[in-house]
Amino acid sequence: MNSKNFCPLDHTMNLIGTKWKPIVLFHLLEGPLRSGVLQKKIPGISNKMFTQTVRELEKDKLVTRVVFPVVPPKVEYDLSDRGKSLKNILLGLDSWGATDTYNQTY
Amino acid sequence: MNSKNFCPLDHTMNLIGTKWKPIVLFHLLEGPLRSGVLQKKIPGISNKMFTQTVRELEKDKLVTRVVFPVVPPKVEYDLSDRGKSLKNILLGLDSWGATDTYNQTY
DNA sequence: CAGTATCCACATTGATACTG
DNA sequence: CAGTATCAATGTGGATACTG
Repeated sequence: MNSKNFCPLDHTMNLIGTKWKPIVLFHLLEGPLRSGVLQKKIPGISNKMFTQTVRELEKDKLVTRVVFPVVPPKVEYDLSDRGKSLKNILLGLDSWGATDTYNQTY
Repeated sequence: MNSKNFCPLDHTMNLIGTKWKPIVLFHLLEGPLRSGVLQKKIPGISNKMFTQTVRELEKDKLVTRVVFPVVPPKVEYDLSDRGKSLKNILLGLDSWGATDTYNQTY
């Protein structure tokens, strides 16, 4: 939609600045997860949004998607090197949220 | 809209996870700015979105808003202590965007 | 199991015009 | 200068049903 990147921070936010992307990435920090397992770790996300989110992360080369040719289908998602380079940022966002004194469910 | 904070990271994103908020906060890292000056630092933002964004940041106690009783009107925005505590995160987002090898205007 | 396809309600945003 | 009001266009997201 918007294509003007007038500062580096904006570039970062265009990649991970949505409701679900950081959460998906965060859950992959520990290692690869099977599709259904990853989705179950994220309460509240709809099937549609989950697929859409991982698809965009894949397109942006932040996660990898591996399809195993078995029955029933098995798909694993993992962080790419580029995705792994976001680790400190994701941990920072998480720890800030954890220690923020105003933390409360609005 | 969504009120489920099932992880700290989500709490953080609910506060700054929009297109304009991080950019506004970032430009205030150097110190307080007059409304018009701040807005001019952000190409592409509409008048409406600017006002809406700073209003929400103010409501969430991330920025302060000071109205000077002069003519013509003068308003200054500044980071609150809570907002300042986001400094490392904002700098992290910015430097990641600056060094990301895939950095390119899509 | 993993994912796609629709439909549709609702939220977001930009443009324009206007106020104190 | 700083901000509000309004309208219309677009985007986003959820529910449901379906496929390989």
